[in-house]
Amino acid sequence: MSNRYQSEVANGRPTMRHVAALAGVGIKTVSRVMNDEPGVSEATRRRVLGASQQLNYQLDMAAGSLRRTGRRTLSIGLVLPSVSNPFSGEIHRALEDALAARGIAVFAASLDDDPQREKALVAAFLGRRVDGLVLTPIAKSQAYVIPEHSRDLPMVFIDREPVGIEADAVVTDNAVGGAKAAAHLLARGHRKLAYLGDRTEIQTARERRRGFLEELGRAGVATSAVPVREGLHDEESARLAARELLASDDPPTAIFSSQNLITFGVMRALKELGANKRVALVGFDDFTLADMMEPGITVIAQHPERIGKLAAERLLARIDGDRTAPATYVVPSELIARGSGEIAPA
Amino acid sequence: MSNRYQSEVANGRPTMRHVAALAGVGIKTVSRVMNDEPGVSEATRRRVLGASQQLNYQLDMAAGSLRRTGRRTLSIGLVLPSVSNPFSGEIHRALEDALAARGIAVFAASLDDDPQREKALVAAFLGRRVDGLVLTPIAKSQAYVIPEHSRDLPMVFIDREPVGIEADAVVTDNAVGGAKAAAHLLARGHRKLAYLGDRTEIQTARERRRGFLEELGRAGVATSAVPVREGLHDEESARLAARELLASDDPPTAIFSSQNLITFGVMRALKELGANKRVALVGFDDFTLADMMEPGITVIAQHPERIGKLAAERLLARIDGDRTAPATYVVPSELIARGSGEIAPA
DNA sequence: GTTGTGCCTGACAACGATGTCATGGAACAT
DNA sequence: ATGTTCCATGACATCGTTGTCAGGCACAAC
Repeated sequence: MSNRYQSEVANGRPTMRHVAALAGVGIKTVSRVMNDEPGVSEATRRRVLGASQQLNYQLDMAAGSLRRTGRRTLSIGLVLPSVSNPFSGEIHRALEDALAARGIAVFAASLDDDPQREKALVAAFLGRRVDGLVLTPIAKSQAYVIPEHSRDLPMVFIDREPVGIEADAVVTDNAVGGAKAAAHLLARGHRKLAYLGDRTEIQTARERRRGFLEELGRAGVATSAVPVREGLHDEESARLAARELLASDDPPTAIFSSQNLITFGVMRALKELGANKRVALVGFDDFTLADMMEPGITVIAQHPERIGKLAAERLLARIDGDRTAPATYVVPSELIARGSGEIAPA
Repeated sequence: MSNRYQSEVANGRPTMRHVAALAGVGIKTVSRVMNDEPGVSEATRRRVLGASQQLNYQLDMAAGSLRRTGRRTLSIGLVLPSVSNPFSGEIHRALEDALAARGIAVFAASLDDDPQREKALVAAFLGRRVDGLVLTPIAKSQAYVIPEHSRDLPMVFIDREPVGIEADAVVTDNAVGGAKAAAHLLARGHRKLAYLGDRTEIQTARERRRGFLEELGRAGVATSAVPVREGLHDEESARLAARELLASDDPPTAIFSSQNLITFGVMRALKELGANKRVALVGFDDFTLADMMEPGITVIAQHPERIGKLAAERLLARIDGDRTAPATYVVPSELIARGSGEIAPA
């Protein structure tokens, strides 16, 4: 054998040595060809390419990034409430599209409202040496990532702003959205409004409530008299809360629900009581078939695709060395009128 | 300095050498502690743990897997139609849950019906040396992964069976589901049924149509006279096809739609024509709020969470060395009656 | 006192690639 | 003919870790 290296590819994957042996060149030359580096004659390049195809060779990124300057792995970590949540799915998709253009792959994982999991997932991604992180924070504080962040690990928070650390964030204008809902209902003449919301630990829920109530206050509605039902975490609890509210002595003529599942619960309660065409409803978050309901459901829509895209842009900028001060980017919400929010009080 | 190694952690991440230096031990001992290997005294273990926490050290999985026997990276690749598609999201979530227990992270990516992208994504994952792949095939043939598969890379196909390669697959009983829809409508007395379906290149769409038509044939309905509208790829085209069908001389009294978006289009057409309580409808795929429609929509539901779970189990079994012959696993669909499918012919 | 048996421990090579640098030859100038 | 420059190329160290193996120490047995 004239080959400098063992040429058998026993069973495992071929390595650069195998390709080099077959092409009759040194491994560094193979490396040059595989990475499109200059300084290889056309004839050699072709021989190497031929050998690599014949062996079905594929570059090992992990091994490469070990030595490469900057140590890029071309992968990032994405921590979402749940990958099965449509809102998260849209964000994920937008991120993927923006990053795929740069050859960056995405590790995605679900939090499930568990602060412990947040830390575990971050650790798991750090151990895989991702080039950056996009996180939906849920833990009380994100101070635990300060060491990594100060080591220049790019990091962008989405949906909620982080606590205990200064970092980029991309969020919806939740308070403004809540205020829009209030203004919209007030404009139809409603004075007896109610708020149904998620658990108060959730920052976005608090913001939506604040915006809603402040707008009512500005309009001269006594906010202390506005029924506020919180701590609702699923459709069923929202349905029950709505039923109770509507059965009271002085029921509201309009309801603002702070989130998808809560909106569903309210819709169900209204339908059960035959009040769906009588009581106004504005829900935060858009959803499929909202226009097919009877009446169509008026919503404050978020723009997950814009959030994802913006988060990707910020992350890439940081990866590319942007050292400007961290900032929070706000994506405006949008009121979509479909009928339920345009019902006037009796 | 009494340290054997340089102890400064300049700017980058600390490595085992830094921890070893601080703890006053060899790097191999640090490795033992970090990997919970036996053969380290309690006192040493504590010293190492202390040093690693002080430096905020984290094991580099990529570097480790380079040398580790078996070369496990504890990550897998998941190729889906789109991460923003709720059906895919459910599968993703079920997979994640099953794999997280083993510390396996998931790279997820979207195909977007692009056969080229399928190959590119697989290549991208292979380059990252994933321990396995879960794929929704879209390309005409999956023969291109044969080299990897025969090198023992675990691989499970979901939703559709692969072509040109023998590998595990987890699919819904599409034909049976189509037949169930037909039987359900026939039992209500319908004889004039119509089929609205997706593009015929899609295997699952063909299966659903086949099951539907075969069942009609068994019941003595002249299948050649059954209107079949195919190649529908979105809500709008389905809506138009349904309108056209319903406006014909001899309109169907029942419709079977082969997929989510098509069902939405049909629902819209029926509502526009005021026929939603007169014409029966059974749709393939369940969806949120189906029970809130007027009438509720009867569907043949798939079980994405079971598909995901089963795919994860098969993948883990292969990763653990299962060498039995590849098989196709079928997850049964389920008819959920909600009203639209129980409408009798006029 | 010698030998054996464990248990801890660390030196060293190796994993598959890339960065650095030296080398050899062709092409060109003198 | 000699010196200079440039290009293509490969030897070698190295990235951060794990596998192998040998050494050292304590303790028990002879």
